Amino acid sequence: MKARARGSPAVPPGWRPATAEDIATAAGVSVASVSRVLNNTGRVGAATRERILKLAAELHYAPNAAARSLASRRSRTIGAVIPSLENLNFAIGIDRFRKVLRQQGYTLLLASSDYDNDKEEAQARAMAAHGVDALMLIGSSHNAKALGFLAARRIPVLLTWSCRPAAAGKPEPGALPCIGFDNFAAATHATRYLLDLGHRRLGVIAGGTVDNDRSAARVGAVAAALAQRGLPPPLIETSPASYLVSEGKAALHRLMRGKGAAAPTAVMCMNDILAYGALLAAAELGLDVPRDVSVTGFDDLDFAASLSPSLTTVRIPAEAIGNAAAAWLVDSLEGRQPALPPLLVAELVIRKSTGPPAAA
Amino acid sequence: MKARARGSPAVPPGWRPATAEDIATAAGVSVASVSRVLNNTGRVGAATRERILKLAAELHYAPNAAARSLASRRSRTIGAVIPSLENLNFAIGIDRFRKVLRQQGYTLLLASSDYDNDKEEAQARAMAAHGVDALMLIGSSHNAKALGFLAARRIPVLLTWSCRPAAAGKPEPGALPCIGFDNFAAATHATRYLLDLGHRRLGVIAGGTVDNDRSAARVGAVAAALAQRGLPPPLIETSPASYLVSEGKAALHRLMRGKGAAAPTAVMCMNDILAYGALLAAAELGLDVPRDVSVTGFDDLDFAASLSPSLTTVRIPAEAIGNAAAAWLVDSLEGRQPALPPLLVAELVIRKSTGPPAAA
DNA sequence: CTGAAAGCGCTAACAT
DNA sequence: ATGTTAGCGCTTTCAG
Repeated sequence: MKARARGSPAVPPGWRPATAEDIATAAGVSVASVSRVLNNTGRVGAATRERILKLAAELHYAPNAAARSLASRRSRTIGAVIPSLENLNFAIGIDRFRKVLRQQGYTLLLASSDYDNDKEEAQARAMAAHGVDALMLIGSSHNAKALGFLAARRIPVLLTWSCRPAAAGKPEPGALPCIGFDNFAAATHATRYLLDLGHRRLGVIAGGTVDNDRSAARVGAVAAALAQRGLPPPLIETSPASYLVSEGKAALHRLMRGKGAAAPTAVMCMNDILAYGALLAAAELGLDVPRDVSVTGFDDLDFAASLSPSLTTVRIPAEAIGNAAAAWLVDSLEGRQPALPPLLVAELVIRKSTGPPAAA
Repeated sequence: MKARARGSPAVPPGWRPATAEDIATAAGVSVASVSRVLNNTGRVGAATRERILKLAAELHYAPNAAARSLASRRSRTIGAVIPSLENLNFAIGIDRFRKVLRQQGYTLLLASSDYDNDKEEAQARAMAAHGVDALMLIGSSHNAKALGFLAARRIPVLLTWSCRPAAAGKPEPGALPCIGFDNFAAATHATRYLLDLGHRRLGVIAGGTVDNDRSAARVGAVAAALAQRGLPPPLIETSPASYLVSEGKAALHRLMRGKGAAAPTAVMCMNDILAYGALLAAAELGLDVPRDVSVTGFDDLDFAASLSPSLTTVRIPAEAIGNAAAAWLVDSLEGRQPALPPLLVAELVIRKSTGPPAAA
């Protein structure tokens, strides 16, 4: 069916969208009744209800969102500002978020911050001006000004993705609600797995950690796990551009270059893209994975299982987060006072890119 | 800086966003003047203008979007419905689109259709109800009902991504404006390149082509180019789930299995993810790329250059499309009657995954 | 150049 | 159970 600008016979030329008043007039009732029926609020006789519903359908009635917002002081619109759409994991989570929202009659306003808290604040203000009923933010590190502003405007905020254990389930008073998983715990788990395999010298490849508490928590967890066992701190390579395989590649080269026996026997990458780059670099260096060096990722993107060797990585519950966040926010806005779900789990998926160090 | 729900001293507890009337009162003028100043419409004395602007800043005034829309019958909101956010190329294009829009004071309403024109129609209607001033759609194949509806509601529609040559630059009367590139031409170019290398038996791995004119055009172009030189038609493998490397992998296996000397010497994949899968499958089959089989992709995603062998692919101007589409739409809504840019170019990027067939 | 006034289409008391 | 009546905050004639 080809595109065409005109020609549908369904609608006369000088057409104006039907209003609630049109329906009221046609049905011989008041706009109040129309509003009641269409919003399922207040009692209305079964007969008139039928009539109104029928007319609404016939006239292709769709409520004017602006008028509705203005009168009700609710926009049925929810904002989300995420670091970047180019991170597939966020894209997947947001897609679920939007779908659940729409099923409940809400619309998503989306913005991205490029991993910059100041931009995030600007976006949050723009969303406030657009009258969002609530806002979803990624992570737990945000500008105090932004949060203060949102609180003052009484705009509910839900943090997602990364939670400290205490913030999920039942947040301590004064803290913002959060739905997500514990990045620190997940990275700790992965680190211990490597340590239990016999590794002693670990390398870390991370994206920026500045306005990124997820990444910061993960890197911190590795260091902490190592320290706890009295091992030397990890060799850390960070690069601001976190989602380029070329960055992962370059970082592994830096990590191994001229280190000789001091080179790490395992390298933990803070996302799968970087891990992929690392795998590529290992091949270039003639290093066998996992014999010469083990590599882990984070995210479990589609391709992780297909790499060779297949990638050991931490699976992030992006869809679950999107679903739960949308559901909770809507329930919350509708006054149902939903309980915050417990911390979600990020599961370590063990595949072929990790093994005991050759020397062990 | 840690999250906290309260505590910013900047805003008193029982605070209500400032309205135009607040400013008017404070400045000792009427709301009409305030509106005029804030919208740069109608003449206002320099002195009062100053005063109003100053007050607006002090009171952190932000116009109420709903009221503005209701009164002006323009929402300064633009909708976009794309097939899927999980396609990185769309994510990149949309991100640019949104950024340009925001710079111009417009807000993006985003939805996805899962490559299903009926869902697209539903989303378009939802956007209409939300009062979008214009709508951006991907590709040139859409439900007539949806298009008719949009035309009846006088909602300007801009097609993007894929254009037939005639639709860009200056569309023929009655056709919708389009900003994008010519998929048919791009695929034709890639096919001829392979043919010139000496290939005679081509394979094609494509995602779904049902509500996807981009994919359909590409596949059609391959067949046409082959026919034009009197060669046998391509072996085509399509799979509905187009963005999984596992699909690409399976498809290449099907393409080569038991074909012997009749197996294609070159396989064209309609996106880089599928191409990546194909490369993986080739390795599994012990096939050398490009000696035993050449592989091409489409998109030129970040990783394409890093694969081994690096991938020959068609670079899609996603960012340029996003930029141009937003700019044109805004100019158009503001009555500036912008000219439609000429067809954009999708460039063939030749790398190492293609070469002459072994037999040649 | 500026103010007054009339809505935009809908919701939400308050009546009946 | 249904109608009446006010606005929501802003833009926009139309006067002055």
